[in-house]
Amino acid sequence: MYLTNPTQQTAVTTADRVFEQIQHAIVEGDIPSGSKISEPELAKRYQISRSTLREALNRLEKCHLIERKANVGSRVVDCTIEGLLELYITREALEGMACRQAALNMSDMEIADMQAMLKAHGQTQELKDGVAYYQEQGDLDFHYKVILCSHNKQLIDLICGQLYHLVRMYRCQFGMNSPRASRAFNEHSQILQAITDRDGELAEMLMRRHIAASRKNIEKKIAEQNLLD
Amino acid sequence: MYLTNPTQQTAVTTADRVFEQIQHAIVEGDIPSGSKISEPELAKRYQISRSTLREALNRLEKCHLIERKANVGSRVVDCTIEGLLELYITREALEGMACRQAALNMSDMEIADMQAMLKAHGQTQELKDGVAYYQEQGDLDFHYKVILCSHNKQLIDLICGQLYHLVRMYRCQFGMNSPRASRAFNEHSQILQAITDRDGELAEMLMRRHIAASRKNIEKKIAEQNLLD
DNA sequence: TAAATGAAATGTGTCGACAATTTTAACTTG
DNA sequence: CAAGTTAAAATTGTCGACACATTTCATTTA
Repeated sequence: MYLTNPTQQTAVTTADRVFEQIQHAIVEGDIPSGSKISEPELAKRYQISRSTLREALNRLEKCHLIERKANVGSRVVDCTIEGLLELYITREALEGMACRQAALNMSDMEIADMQAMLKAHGQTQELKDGVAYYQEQGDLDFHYKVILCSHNKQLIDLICGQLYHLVRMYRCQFGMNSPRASRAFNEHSQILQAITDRDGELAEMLMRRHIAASRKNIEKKIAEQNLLD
Repeated sequence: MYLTNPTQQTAVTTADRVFEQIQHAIVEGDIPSGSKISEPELAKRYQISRSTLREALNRLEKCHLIERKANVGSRVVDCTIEGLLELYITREALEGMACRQAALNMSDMEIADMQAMLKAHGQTQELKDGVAYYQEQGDLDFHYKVILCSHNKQLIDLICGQLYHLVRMYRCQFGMNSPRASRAFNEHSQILQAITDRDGELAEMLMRRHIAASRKNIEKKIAEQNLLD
């Protein structure tokens, strides 16, 4: 599988296709963070005209993967510590609210689906001690589902359509394999319980804590690493 | 003055200029909400080529003023009640967090500036009973300033660069002239006090209440209007 | 040698034309 | 007359070329 974002619609035009390819290359770091983008070069590499490439670049800019300056050109965004922390702050606000809305708006069937998913994740974790799996795909699956279940188009677009591209980029480039997997699973369970109880306030609070915990974990690692320098 | 968004950078290219013109036309309703956009027609009206127009359309899509479907075309976004409420929910989350960050990150000078601005607003209000002014420009000024003072690029871009175009559009098209002006001023004062005290938690809570109050005010009006039908 | 100037080279912005798709309209058929 | 089919018109997507701005680099000058 190539894409994990559930809001990503299937590519119909060539600009769509190239957008996905470049997006993947940026997220994975094949096109390095902070590097300048040469339109003629990329157009040649992907065998398309510059117009089509520029269409793709516009979409990359929309999900904050590149930045453009008039008459100067495009750069892949820098992956900085500050940027990462700002991203987590923003996620805390948006996903917290999405979680509250999910608690208020989810259908009973959607809740049942989610419980099933979490149960499956739990078994996977027990059986294979699937730490690596859970923190990658499982965590994303859970968060995506909560956001979609907020049934708020504005929130869904902002988070899934924009923020999460950056989230995945940072995960790849900073190689985040923290040992928070089992704790994250427990936190997910708590959140789902609050949603099941239709307790929007608690659901938001738990989701915010969940994300804040990740952020603090990162901050701690940074601090430790700074001691070694 | 034409533009109020402080993050909007001066137009250097023709696409920039046309973007601003169309943006203005959409926000003001000169190009009606929900209407289809004809590329050839608009290109002719603004005396530019379709490529340049499409560049402008891409930016309009970035701030959620139009929606595009592949091989079909662009439409101006619909102004619906649901959309408006979703927008306020999102604002509550984002601006609440921005306000918390502002309380934590603002410099003392920025706080002094803000106090001066609010004091000026208060006098204007007293002197001219400037209800109309305050709810339009003054309210926007205050919110913009808080957001910018969060010093969080992610938040600033999401709110000022995207959400607030929609906010202004809804304000224009739904003709929001609610009698919340003096209450809003008081709420702003409370928020600034919390910021001055560096109380991030309270600042966020007050900002969320402030925005939620606007939302509930709208919901009430809708309900009243529905009784007349 | 370092700073300033100017020209060449590279890169971005804009244009008009063609290709591919969708929409419209006319026409056939039941 | 309604529904389905087909052809024409209109619209969007893509392309290559040119105009303009920026960057690079060689040359001049203090």
